[in-house]
Amino acid sequence: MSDGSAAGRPYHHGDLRRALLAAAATAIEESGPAALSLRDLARRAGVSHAAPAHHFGDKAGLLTAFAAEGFEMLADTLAGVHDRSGGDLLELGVGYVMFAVRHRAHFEVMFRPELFHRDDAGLTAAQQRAYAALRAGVAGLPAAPVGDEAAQAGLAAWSIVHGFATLWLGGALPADQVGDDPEAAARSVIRLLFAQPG
Amino acid sequence: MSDGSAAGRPYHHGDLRRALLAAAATAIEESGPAALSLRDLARRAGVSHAAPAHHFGDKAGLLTAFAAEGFEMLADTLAGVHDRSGGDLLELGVGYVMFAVRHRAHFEVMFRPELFHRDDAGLTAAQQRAYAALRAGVAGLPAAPVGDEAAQAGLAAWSIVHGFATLWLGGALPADQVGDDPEAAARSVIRLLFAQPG
DNA sequence: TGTACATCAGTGAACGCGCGTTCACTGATGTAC
DNA sequence: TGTACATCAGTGAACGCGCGTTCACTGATGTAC
Repeated sequence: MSDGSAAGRPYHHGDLRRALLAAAATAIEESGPAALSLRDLARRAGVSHAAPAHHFGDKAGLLTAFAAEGFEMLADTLAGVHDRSGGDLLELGVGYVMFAVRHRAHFEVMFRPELFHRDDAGLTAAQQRAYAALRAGVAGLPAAPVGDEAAQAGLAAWSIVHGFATLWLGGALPADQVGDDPEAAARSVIRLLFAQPG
Repeated sequence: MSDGSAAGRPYHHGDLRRALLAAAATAIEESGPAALSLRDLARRAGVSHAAPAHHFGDKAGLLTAFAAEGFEMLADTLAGVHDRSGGDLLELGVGYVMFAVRHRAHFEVMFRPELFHRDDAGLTAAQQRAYAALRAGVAGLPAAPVGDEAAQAGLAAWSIVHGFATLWLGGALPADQVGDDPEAAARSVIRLLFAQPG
Protein backbone atom coordinates (compact mmCIF):
# COMPACT_ATOMS: atom_id res chain seq x y z
CA MET A 1 0.00 0.00 0.00
CA SER A 2 1.54 3.29 -1.12
CA ASP A 3 0.88 6.02 1.41
CA GLY A 4 1.31 9.25 -0.55
CA SER A 5 3.00 11.01 2.39
CA ALA A 6 5.83 13.50 1.87
CA ALA A 7 9.31 12.89 0.45
CA GLY A 8 9.20 11.29 -2.99
CA ARG A 9 5.72 10.57 -4.25
CA PRO A 10 5.14 6.95 -5.11
CA TYR A 11 4.66 6.04 -8.71
CA HIS A 12 1.14 4.85 -8.02
CA HIS A 13 -1.15 7.41 -6.52
CA GLY A 14 -3.43 5.04 -4.69
CA ASP A 15 -6.79 6.60 -5.40
CA LEU A 16 -6.29 8.96 -8.28
CA ARG A 17 -9.82 8.67 -9.59
CA ARG A 18 -11.25 9.95 -6.33
CA ALA A 19 -8.54 12.59 -6.04
CA LEU A 20 -9.31 13.92 -9.51
CA LEU A 21 -13.02 14.18 -8.79
CA ALA A 22 -12.24 16.04 -5.57
CA ALA A 23 -9.89 18.36 -7.44
CA ALA A 24 -12.63 18.96 -9.99
CA ALA A 25 -15.00 20.07 -7.23
CA THR A 26 -12.47 22.59 -5.95
CA ALA A 27 -11.52 23.85 -9.38
CA ILE A 28 -15.14 24.31 -10.44
CA GLU A 29 -16.00 26.11 -7.21
CA GLU A 30 -13.17 28.49 -7.96
CA SER A 31 -13.71 29.14 -11.66
CA GLY A 32 -16.81 27.39 -12.92
CA PRO A 33 -17.11 24.34 -15.16
CA ALA A 34 -16.20 26.20 -18.33
CA ALA A 35 -12.68 26.90 -17.12
CA LEU A 36 -12.03 23.30 -16.10
CA SER A 37 -9.05 21.61 -17.72
CA LEU A 38 -7.66 18.15 -17.35
CA ARG A 39 -4.15 19.53 -17.10
CA ASP A 40 -5.15 21.71 -14.18
CA LEU A 41 -6.69 18.75 -12.38
CA ALA A 42 -3.52 16.76 -12.93
CA ARG A 43 -1.52 19.61 -11.41
CA ARG A 44 -3.81 19.75 -8.40
CA ALA A 45 -3.52 16.01 -7.87
CA GLY A 46 0.26 16.15 -8.26
CA VAL A 47 0.27 13.85 -11.22
CA SER A 48 1.37 14.00 -14.85
CA HIS A 49 -0.89 15.88 -17.22
CA ALA A 50 -1.85 12.78 -19.16
CA ALA A 51 -3.02 10.79 -16.15
CA PRO A 52 -6.64 12.06 -16.07
CA ALA A 53 -7.32 10.81 -19.58
CA HIS A 54 -6.09 7.42 -18.45
CA HIS A 55 -8.95 7.19 -15.93
CA PHE A 56 -11.78 8.97 -17.68
CA GLY A 57 -11.03 8.66 -21.37
CA ASP A 58 -11.63 12.33 -22.00
CA LYS A 59 -12.86 15.51 -20.42
CA ALA A 60 -16.53 14.72 -20.97
CA GLY A 61 -15.91 11.34 -19.35
CA LEU A 62 -14.61 13.01 -16.24
CA LEU A 63 -17.57 15.36 -16.09
CA THR A 64 -19.93 12.44 -16.61
CA ALA A 65 -18.50 10.76 -13.53
CA PHE A 66 -18.66 14.06 -11.69
CA ALA A 67 -22.32 14.64 -12.58
CA ALA A 68 -23.23 11.07 -11.66
CA GLU A 69 -21.54 11.53 -8.31
CA GLY A 70 -23.62 14.68 -7.85
CA PHE A 71 -26.92 12.94 -8.57
CA GLU A 72 -25.95 10.14 -6.18
CA MET A 73 -25.27 12.66 -3.45
CA LEU A 74 -28.51 14.50 -4.16
CA ALA A 75 -30.49 11.28 -4.02
CA ASP A 76 -28.81 10.36 -0.73
CA THR A 77 -29.50 13.81 0.69
CA LEU A 78 -33.17 13.69 -0.24
CA ALA A 79 -33.53 10.13 1.02
CA GLY A 80 -32.10 11.25 4.35
CA VAL A 81 -34.51 14.17 4.57
CA HIS A 82 -37.35 11.87 3.66
CA ASP A 83 -36.53 9.51 6.51
CA ARG A 84 -36.14 12.29 9.02
CA SER A 85 -39.17 14.37 8.05
CA GLY A 86 -41.66 11.71 7.02
CA GLY A 87 -41.52 12.93 3.42
CA ASP A 88 -42.51 16.54 4.01
CA LEU A 89 -42.35 18.44 0.72
CA LEU A 90 -41.14 21.67 2.32
CA GLU A 91 -38.22 19.90 3.97
CA LEU A 92 -37.35 18.07 0.77
CA GLY A 93 -37.29 21.38 -1.03
CA VAL A 94 -35.05 22.93 1.58
CA GLY A 95 -32.82 19.86 1.30
CA TYR A 96 -32.59 20.34 -2.46
CA VAL A 97 -31.56 23.97 -2.07
CA MET A 98 -29.03 23.18 0.64
CA PHE A 99 -27.52 20.46 -1.51
CA ALA A 100 -27.00 23.03 -4.26
CA VAL A 101 -25.43 25.50 -1.84
CA ARG A 102 -23.13 22.95 -0.21
CA HIS A 103 -22.13 21.23 -3.44
CA ARG A 104 -22.36 24.03 -5.93
CA ALA A 105 -19.74 22.55 -8.23
CA HIS A 106 -21.69 19.34 -8.63
CA PHE A 107 -24.97 21.19 -8.94
CA GLU A 108 -23.63 23.41 -11.69
CA VAL A 109 -22.42 20.49 -13.75
CA MET A 110 -25.47 18.27 -13.18
CA PHE A 111 -27.75 20.58 -15.12
CA ARG A 112 -25.44 21.30 -18.03
CA PRO A 113 -25.83 18.13 -20.05
CA GLU A 114 -23.79 19.57 -22.90
CA LEU A 115 -20.76 19.05 -20.67
CA PHE A 116 -21.02 15.30 -20.26
CA HIS A 117 -22.23 12.06 -21.85
CA ARG A 118 -25.91 12.36 -21.05
CA ASP A 119 -26.74 8.75 -21.89
CA ASP A 120 -24.25 7.16 -19.51
CA ALA A 121 -25.98 4.32 -17.64
CA GLY A 122 -24.67 5.14 -14.17
CA LEU A 123 -25.59 8.75 -14.65
CA THR A 124 -29.17 8.20 -15.74
CA ALA A 125 -29.74 5.71 -12.92
CA ALA A 126 -28.60 8.27 -10.37
CA GLN A 127 -30.82 10.90 -11.99
CA GLN A 128 -33.85 8.66 -11.69
CA ARG A 129 -33.14 8.05 -8.02
CA ALA A 130 -32.88 11.75 -7.28
CA TYR A 131 -36.01 12.74 -9.17
CA ALA A 132 -38.03 9.95 -7.58
CA ALA A 133 -37.04 11.16 -4.14
CA LEU A 134 -38.30 14.66 -4.89
CA ARG A 135 -41.53 13.43 -6.38
CA ALA A 136 -42.22 11.35 -3.29
CA GLY A 137 -42.73 14.62 -1.45
CA VAL A 138 -45.68 15.51 -3.67
CA ALA A 139 -47.37 12.23 -2.85
CA GLY A 140 -47.11 13.15 0.83
CA LEU A 141 -48.98 16.46 0.53
CA PRO A 142 -52.02 16.96 2.86
CA ALA A 143 -54.39 17.03 -0.12
CA ALA A 144 -52.28 14.85 -2.36
CA PRO A 145 -53.02 15.47 -6.04
CA VAL A 146 -53.33 12.62 -8.49
CA GLY A 147 -52.66 12.07 -12.21
CA ASP A 148 -51.90 15.18 -14.21
CA GLU A 149 -52.32 17.32 -11.14
CA ALA A 150 -49.63 15.31 -9.38
CA ALA A 151 -47.26 15.69 -12.32
CA GLN A 152 -47.84 19.43 -12.42
CA ALA A 153 -47.41 19.74 -8.68
CA GLY A 154 -44.14 17.85 -8.95
CA LEU A 155 -42.94 20.16 -11.69
CA ALA A 156 -43.98 23.20 -9.70
CA ALA A 157 -42.09 21.97 -6.65
CA TRP A 158 -39.03 21.18 -8.68
CA SER A 159 -39.21 24.53 -10.46
CA ILE A 160 -39.42 26.63 -7.33
CA VAL A 161 -36.56 24.90 -5.52
CA HIS A 162 -34.39 24.72 -8.61
CA GLY A 163 -35.06 28.35 -9.42
CA PHE A 164 -34.29 29.52 -5.92
CA ALA A 165 -31.08 27.50 -5.82
CA THR A 166 -29.95 28.76 -9.21
CA LEU A 167 -30.67 32.39 -8.42
CA TRP A 168 -28.95 32.09 -5.06
CA LEU A 169 -25.83 30.53 -6.53
CA GLY A 170 -25.73 33.07 -9.32
CA GLY A 171 -25.75 35.89 -6.81
CA ALA A 172 -28.81 37.28 -8.57
CA LEU A 173 -30.89 37.74 -5.41
CA PRO A 174 -30.62 41.23 -3.94
CA ALA A 175 -28.87 40.87 -0.56
CA ASP A 176 -31.22 43.23 1.22
CA GLN A 177 -34.20 41.09 0.33
CA VAL A 178 -32.84 37.71 1.17
CA GLY A 179 -30.23 37.88 3.93
CA ASP A 180 -27.33 35.48 4.10
CA ASP A 181 -28.97 32.33 5.40
CA PRO A 182 -29.98 30.26 2.39
CA GLU A 183 -31.84 27.70 4.49
CA ALA A 184 -34.13 30.23 6.15
CA ALA A 185 -34.66 32.12 2.91
CA ALA A 186 -35.45 28.95 1.01
CA ARG A 187 -37.90 27.80 3.66
CA SER A 188 -39.86 31.05 3.66
CA VAL A 189 -40.06 31.02 -0.13
CA ILE A 190 -40.96 27.37 -0.66
CA ARG A 191 -43.63 27.71 2.03
CA LEU A 192 -45.60 29.80 -0.46
CA LEU A 193 -46.05 27.00 -2.95
CA PHE A 194 -49.59 25.63 -2.72
CA ALA A 195 -50.37 28.27 -0.08
CA GLN A 196 -51.99 31.68 0.11
CA PRO A 197 -49.54 34.29 1.33
CA GLY A 198 -50.28 36.46 4.39
CA MET B 1 -23.93 54.78 -46.98
CA SER B 2 -22.22 51.44 -47.64
CA ASP B 3 -24.74 48.74 -48.42
CA GLY B 4 -22.95 45.50 -47.61
CA SER B 5 -24.47 43.72 -50.62
CA ALA B 6 -22.49 41.18 -52.66
CA ALA B 7 -19.31 41.69 -54.71
CA GLY B 8 -16.50 43.17 -52.66
CA ARG B 9 -17.43 44.02 -49.13
CA PRO B 10 -16.94 47.65 -48.23
CA TYR B 11 -14.20 48.52 -45.81
CA HIS B 12 -16.71 49.81 -43.33
CA HIS B 13 -19.30 47.32 -42.22
CA GLY B 14 -22.05 49.78 -41.43
CA ASP B 15 -23.39 48.31 -38.22
CA LEU B 16 -20.80 45.90 -37.00
CA ARG B 17 -21.69 46.27 -33.35
CA ARG B 18 -25.22 45.07 -33.98
CA ALA B 19 -24.03 42.37 -36.34
CA LEU B 20 -21.63 41.02 -33.74
CA LEU B 21 -24.33 40.87 -31.07
CA ALA B 22 -26.60 39.04 -33.49
CA ALA B 23 -23.81 36.63 -34.36
CA ALA B 24 -23.26 36.06 -30.63
CA ALA B 25 -26.90 35.06 -30.21
CA THR B 26 -26.61 32.50 -32.99
CA ALA B 27 -23.28 31.14 -31.82
CA ILE B 28 -24.45 30.79 -28.23
CA GLU B 29 -27.65 29.06 -29.31
CA GLU B 30 -25.50 26.57 -31.18
CA SER B 31 -22.77 25.89 -28.65
CA GLY B 32 -23.41 27.72 -25.41
CA PRO B 33 -21.66 30.74 -23.98
CA ALA B 34 -18.58 28.80 -22.89
CA ALA B 35 -17.61 28.03 -26.47
CA LEU B 36 -17.99 31.60 -27.64
CA SER B 37 -14.92 33.18 -29.20
CA LEU B 38 -14.35 36.62 -30.62
CA ARG B 39 -12.64 35.13 -33.64
CA ASP B 40 -15.67 33.03 -34.41
CA LEU B 41 -17.93 36.07 -34.20
CA ALA B 42 -15.64 37.94 -36.55
CA ARG B 43 -15.83 35.06 -39.01
CA ARG B 44 -19.63 35.02 -38.81
CA ALA B 45 -19.78 38.77 -39.41
CA GLY B 46 -17.32 38.50 -42.31
CA VAL B 47 -14.84 40.79 -40.69
CA SER B 48 -11.24 40.55 -39.55
CA HIS B 49 -10.59 38.68 -36.33
CA ALA B 50 -9.42 41.77 -34.48
CA ALA B 51 -12.51 43.84 -35.23
CA PRO B 52 -14.66 42.69 -32.29
CA ALA B 53 -12.10 43.88 -29.76
CA HIS B 54 -12.24 47.26 -31.45
CA HIS B 55 -15.92 47.60 -30.52
CA PHE B 56 -16.13 45.90 -27.17
CA GLY B 57 -12.65 46.12 -25.71
CA ASP B 58 -12.57 42.46 -24.80
CA LYS B 59 -14.67 39.35 -24.62
CA ALA B 60 -16.25 40.24 -21.29
CA GLY B 61 -17.15 43.61 -22.75
CA LEU B 62 -19.03 41.97 -25.59
CA LEU B 63 -20.89 39.71 -23.19
CA THR B 64 -21.70 42.69 -20.98
CA ALA B 65 -23.39 44.37 -23.93
CA PHE B 66 -25.11 41.11 -24.78
CA ALA B 67 -26.44 40.63 -21.25
CA ALA B 68 -27.60 44.23 -21.07
CA GLU B 69 -29.43 43.77 -24.35
CA GLY B 70 -31.08 40.71 -22.82
CA PHE B 71 -32.28 42.53 -19.73
CA GLU B 72 -33.63 45.33 -21.90
CA MET B 73 -35.58 42.84 -23.97
CA LEU B 74 -36.87 41.08 -20.87
CA ALA B 75 -37.98 44.37 -19.35
CA ASP B 76 -39.75 45.30 -22.60
CA THR B 77 -41.41 41.89 -22.77
CA LEU B 78 -42.69 42.11 -19.21
CA ALA B 79 -43.82 45.69 -19.68
CA GLY B 80 -45.81 44.59 -22.72
CA VAL B 81 -47.42 41.74 -20.79
CA HIS B 82 -48.19 44.12 -17.95
CA ASP B 83 -50.00 46.49 -20.26
CA ARG B 84 -51.95 43.74 -21.95
CA SER B 85 -52.92 41.74 -18.87
CA GLY B 86 -53.37 44.47 -16.28
CA GLY B 87 -50.35 43.20 -14.36
CA ASP B 88 -51.52 39.63 -13.80
CA LEU B 89 -48.75 37.67 -12.06
CA LEU B 90 -49.51 34.44 -13.90
CA GLU B 91 -49.18 36.13 -17.28
CA LEU B 92 -45.99 37.89 -16.25
CA GLY B 93 -44.57 34.54 -15.22
CA VAL B 94 -45.52 32.97 -18.53
CA GLY B 95 -43.94 35.96 -20.26
CA TYR B 96 -40.73 35.41 -18.35
CA VAL B 97 -40.59 31.76 -19.35
CA MET B 98 -41.39 32.52 -22.97
CA PHE B 99 -38.68 35.16 -23.07
CA ALA B 100 -36.20 32.52 -21.91
CA VAL B 101 -37.40 30.05 -24.53
CA ARG B 102 -37.37 32.56 -27.38
CA HIS B 103 -34.08 34.17 -26.43
CA ARG B 104 -32.24 31.35 -24.81
CA ALA B 105 -28.81 32.70 -25.69
CA HIS B 106 -29.49 35.98 -23.91
CA PHE B 107 -31.13 34.23 -20.99
CA GLU B 108 -28.17 31.92 -20.53
CA VAL B 109 -25.70 34.77 -20.42
CA MET B 110 -27.80 37.09 -18.25
CA PHE B 111 -27.55 34.83 -15.25
CA ARG B 112 -23.88 33.99 -15.49
CA PRO B 113 -22.34 37.14 -14.10
CA GLU B 114 -18.89 35.59 -14.14
CA LEU B 115 -19.00 36.03 -17.92
CA PHE B 116 -19.37 39.81 -17.99
CA HIS B 117 -18.63 43.05 -16.15
CA ARG B 118 -21.37 42.89 -13.54
CA ASP B 119 -21.03 46.51 -12.44
CA ASP B 120 -21.56 48.06 -15.87
CA ALA B 121 -23.99 50.97 -15.54
CA GLY B 122 -26.15 50.17 -18.55
CA LEU B 123 -26.39 46.57 -17.47
CA THR B 124 -27.47 47.23 -13.90
CA ALA B 125 -30.03 49.77 -15.05
CA ALA B 126 -31.57 47.22 -17.39
CA GLN B 127 -31.57 44.63 -14.60
CA GLN B 128 -33.45 46.98 -12.29
CA ARG B 129 -36.07 47.62 -14.94
CA ALA B 130 -36.65 43.91 -15.54
CA TYR B 131 -36.86 43.00 -11.86
CA ALA B 132 -39.23 45.87 -11.12
CA ALA B 133 -41.55 44.69 -13.87
CA LEU B 134 -41.74 41.22 -12.34
CA ARG B 135 -42.29 42.54 -8.85
CA ALA B 136 -45.15 44.69 -10.06
CA GLY B 137 -47.05 41.46 -10.62
CA VAL B 138 -46.88 40.65 -6.93
CA ALA B 139 -48.40 43.99 -6.03
CA GLY B 140 -51.33 43.14 -8.27
CA LEU B 141 -52.25 39.88 -6.50
CA PRO B 142 -55.87 39.56 -5.26
CA ALA B 143 -54.74 39.51 -1.63
CA ALA B 144 -51.61 41.57 -2.18
CA PRO B 145 -49.03 40.91 0.51
CA VAL B 146 -47.06 43.73 2.10
CA GLY B 147 -43.59 44.20 3.58
CA ASP B 148 -41.61 41.02 4.16
CA GLU B 149 -44.47 38.94 2.81
CA ALA B 150 -44.37 40.87 -0.43
CA ALA B 151 -40.63 40.38 -0.75
CA GLN B 152 -40.99 36.66 -0.15
CA ALA B 153 -43.85 36.39 -2.59
CA GLY B 154 -41.72 38.18 -5.18
CA LEU B 155 -38.87 35.77 -4.61
CA ALA B 156 -41.21 32.80 -4.82
CA ALA B 157 -42.63 34.02 -8.11
CA TRP B 158 -39.19 34.69 -9.53
CA SER B 159 -37.92 31.30 -8.32
CA ILE B 160 -40.71 29.26 -9.86
CA VAL B 161 -40.56 30.93 -13.26
CA HIS B 162 -36.78 31.00 -13.34
CA GLY B 163 -36.57 27.38 -12.26
CA PHE B 164 -39.08 26.24 -14.84
CA ALA B 165 -37.32 28.17 -17.60
CA THR B 166 -33.92 26.82 -16.62
CA LEU B 167 -35.09 23.22 -16.39
CA TRP B 168 -36.91 23.53 -19.71
CA LEU B 169 -33.89 24.97 -21.49
CA GLY B 170 -31.58 22.39 -19.95
CA GLY B 171 -33.75 19.60 -21.29
CA ALA B 172 -34.07 18.27 -17.76
CA LEU B 173 -37.85 17.93 -17.83
CA PRO B 174 -39.04 14.47 -18.82
CA ALA B 175 -40.81 14.82 -22.16
CA ASP B 176 -43.68 12.53 -21.18
CA GLN B 177 -44.56 14.78 -18.25
CA VAL B 178 -44.38 18.10 -19.89
CA GLY B 179 -45.22 17.92 -23.59
CA ASP B 180 -43.67 20.23 -26.13
CA ASP B 181 -45.57 23.45 -25.54
CA PRO B 182 -43.59 25.50 -23.06
CA GLU B 183 -46.28 28.14 -22.74
CA ALA B 184 -49.03 25.72 -21.73
CA ALA B 185 -46.69 23.80 -19.45
CA ALA B 186 -45.46 26.96 -17.78
CA ARG B 187 -48.97 28.23 -17.25
CA SER B 188 -50.19 25.05 -15.58
CA VAL B 189 -47.17 25.03 -13.29
CA ILE B 190 -47.11 28.69 -12.31
CA ARG B 191 -50.83 28.49 -11.57
CA LEU B 192 -49.94 26.41 -8.53
CA LEU B 193 -48.05 29.20 -6.80
CA PHE B 194 -50.21 30.68 -4.04
CA ALA B 195 -52.90 28.11 -4.81
CA GLN B 196 -54.08 24.77 -3.51
CA PRO B 197 -53.81 22.07 -6.18
CA GLY B 198 -56.80 19.92 -7.15
C1' DT C 1 -16.72 73.21 -55.66
C1' DG C 2 -12.51 71.97 -53.75
C1' DT C 3 -8.92 71.03 -50.42
C1' DA C 4 -6.97 69.80 -45.94
C1' DC C 5 -7.30 67.41 -42.01
C1' DA C 6 -9.13 64.96 -37.96
C1' DT C 7 -11.57 61.03 -36.69
C1' DC C 8 -13.10 56.67 -36.84
C1' DA C 9 -13.64 51.62 -38.37
C1' DG C 10 -11.52 47.80 -39.68
C1' DT C 11 -6.96 45.15 -41.15
C1' DG C 12 -3.49 41.66 -40.91
C1' DA C 13 0.68 40.02 -39.03
C1' DA C 14 2.57 38.57 -34.91
C1' DC C 15 3.03 37.10 -30.04
C1' DG C 16 2.71 33.73 -26.50
C1' DC C 17 -0.33 30.53 -24.16
C1' DG C 18 -2.75 26.55 -22.42
C1' DC C 19 -5.20 23.13 -24.03
C1' DG C 20 -6.73 17.92 -25.38
C1' DT C 21 -5.03 14.01 -27.16
C1' DT C 22 -1.74 10.44 -28.70
C1' DC C 23 1.84 7.14 -27.90
C1' DA C 24 5.68 4.43 -26.77
C1' DC C 25 7.47 3.96 -22.39
C1' DT C 26 8.45 2.53 -17.40
C1' DG C 27 7.64 1.59 -12.68
C1' DA C 28 4.89 -1.06 -9.43
C1' DT C 29 1.80 -4.72 -8.12
C1' DG C 30 -0.10 -9.07 -7.76
C1' DT C 31 -0.67 -13.81 -9.04
C1' DA C 32 0.64 -18.54 -10.72
C1' DC C 33 3.57 -22.07 -10.11
C1' DT D 1 10.90 -18.72 -0.53
C1' DG D 2 11.73 -17.53 -5.18
C1' DT D 3 10.97 -16.59 -10.01
C1' DA D 4 8.42 -15.40 -14.22
C1' DC D 5 5.06 -12.97 -16.17
C1' DA D 6 0.71 -10.42 -16.99
C1' DT D 7 -1.63 -6.42 -15.78
C1' DC D 8 -2.28 -2.01 -14.52
C1' DA D 9 -1.21 3.04 -13.29
C1' DG D 10 1.14 6.77 -14.41
C1' DT D 11 4.99 9.27 -17.38
C1' DG D 12 6.83 12.68 -20.43
C1' DA D 13 7.66 14.22 -24.97
C1' DA D 14 5.38 15.64 -28.90
C1' DC D 15 1.65 17.20 -32.03
C1' DG D 16 -1.36 20.60 -33.80
C1' DC D 17 -4.93 23.93 -32.66
C1' DG D 18 -7.64 28.00 -31.69
C1' DC D 19 -7.60 31.46 -28.83
C1' DG D 20 -7.20 36.68 -26.85
C1' DT D 21 -4.66 40.53 -27.29
C1' DT D 22 -1.43 43.97 -29.20
C1' DC D 23 0.01 47.22 -32.66
C1' DA D 24 1.30 49.85 -36.48
C1' DC D 25 -1.28 50.36 -40.47
C1' DT D 26 -4.79 51.83 -44.03
C1' DG D 27 -9.11 52.87 -46.05
C1' DA D 28 -13.29 55.63 -45.59
C1' DT D 29 -16.01 59.40 -43.81
C1' DG D 30 -17.26 63.80 -42.45
C1' DT D 31 -16.38 68.54 -41.31
C1' DA D 32 -14.14 73.17 -41.49
C1' DC D 33 -12.88 76.60 -44.30
